[in-house]
Amino acid sequence: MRGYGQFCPVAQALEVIGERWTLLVVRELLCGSTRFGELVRGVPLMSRSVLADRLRGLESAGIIERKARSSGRGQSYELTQAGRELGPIVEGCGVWGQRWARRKLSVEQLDAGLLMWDIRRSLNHEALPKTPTLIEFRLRGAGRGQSRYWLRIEPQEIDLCLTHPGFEVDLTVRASLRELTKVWLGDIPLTHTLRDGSVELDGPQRLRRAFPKWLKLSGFAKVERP
Amino acid sequence: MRGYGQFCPVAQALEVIGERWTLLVVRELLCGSTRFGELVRGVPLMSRSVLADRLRGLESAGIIERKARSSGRGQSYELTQAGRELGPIVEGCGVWGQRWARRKLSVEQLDAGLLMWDIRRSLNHEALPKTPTLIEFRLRGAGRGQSRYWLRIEPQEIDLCLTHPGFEVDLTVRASLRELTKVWLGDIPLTHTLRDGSVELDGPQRLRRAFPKWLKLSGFAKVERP
DNA sequence: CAGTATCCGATGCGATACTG
DNA sequence: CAGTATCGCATCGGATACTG
Repeated sequence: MRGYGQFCPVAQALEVIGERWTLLVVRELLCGSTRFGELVRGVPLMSRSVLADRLRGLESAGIIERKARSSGRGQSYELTQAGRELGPIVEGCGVWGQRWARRKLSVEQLDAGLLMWDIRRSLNHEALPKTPTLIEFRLRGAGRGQSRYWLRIEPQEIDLCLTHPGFEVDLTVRASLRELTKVWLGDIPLTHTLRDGSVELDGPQRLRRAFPKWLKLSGFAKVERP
Repeated sequence: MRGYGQFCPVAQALEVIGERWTLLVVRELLCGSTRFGELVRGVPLMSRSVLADRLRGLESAGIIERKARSSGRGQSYELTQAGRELGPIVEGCGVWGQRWARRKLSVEQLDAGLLMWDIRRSLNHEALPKTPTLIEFRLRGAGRGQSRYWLRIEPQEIDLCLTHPGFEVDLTVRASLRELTKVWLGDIPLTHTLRDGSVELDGPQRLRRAFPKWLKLSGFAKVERP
């Protein structure tokens, strides 16, 4: 039996959004992802077939619409009004999770690619350097092939690169993946890690000074802990 | 693989509360149920073994505490602070469900026992008669053995009876299960159904007049529809 | 790249029976 | 009443391969 067989609106909502993975897909869409590949990247452990299945479910529930993309192949997935109104629920889950579900940050939870993607997504554009700048991240304790990332900052574009783009690095950020994740989540203040050296910056003072300005943390970093 | 393997607080919350049935159990607890049997009644299609399993999960997640009950056997399940803070999420699901997930009210969703239990639970105590009163509900279209209920109203106690308590009925409420459910959910105004006769009251004018006062509807009945 | 189709193993969960 | 133990099937979902 699929559903809950209840007329209660809570049960009816959960029949639609309560399935495994579904709300994480919605979270990705709320964060701005629109393409299949972006969703795969944002929810790495979900298989593509399950993602396709969930997208069908979300569409038939009226939460997303597929639209043909003007450029390139494939579709664009966009939240409908019903989908956007799931925002407060996702937000509520995040706040609750930050307060009550963060007992341990296990090794399996750490994911350099995800962290860098989050960082890239939420950069404070106003504070970024106005001239082309290359920033390298070196992460200790990340899996093989996951320890180096480059943020290529151009006036109108920001790229996260997995291979060295070729030109000169202006600022290097060194940290353990675990520490940087904790900073991102608001568990440790960035200023603290800069002072004790667990996050090191290497480059001209101008960029070192600006770094804390353009690195925005997780939207839940400031949630008050119990 | 059990979890989502992500450090994102949303994912971490969903690892705990995202499992099938779990949030419905929390909803019941938020509504005031504390005993195993009450939970079984509130979530009828969930098997007892799964309920026991979910209760273990909720306990180890710090969302509920089991306490020995002073009177009688068995335990009492009570929400912790973490559990009570799930209120906004459950509420959010209900609101969203009321707005977007109520396409059809299928026959399987109708459940006279659940509806009567909800009605009993949310009666407006102030407006109830101060003298002992017996109210009979006769529901058309309910399954066998589900078509008659009695609310026994005493100054300090309200009982929902499945068999006639033996003494005289003061007010009879006749309606189809579907109509009464729609009224409960806010889909039709009660006044409307009283006027067109789809909900009939039989008894002294005093009680007929008071009926709409003490019948409180679902907490989501007044949610604005899109 | 953006998915779809198929397969098969794990497990979730409902049914039933049992206990104090 | 308040659960627990066991079993067996359905389905979920991950892996792999395939298509336009």
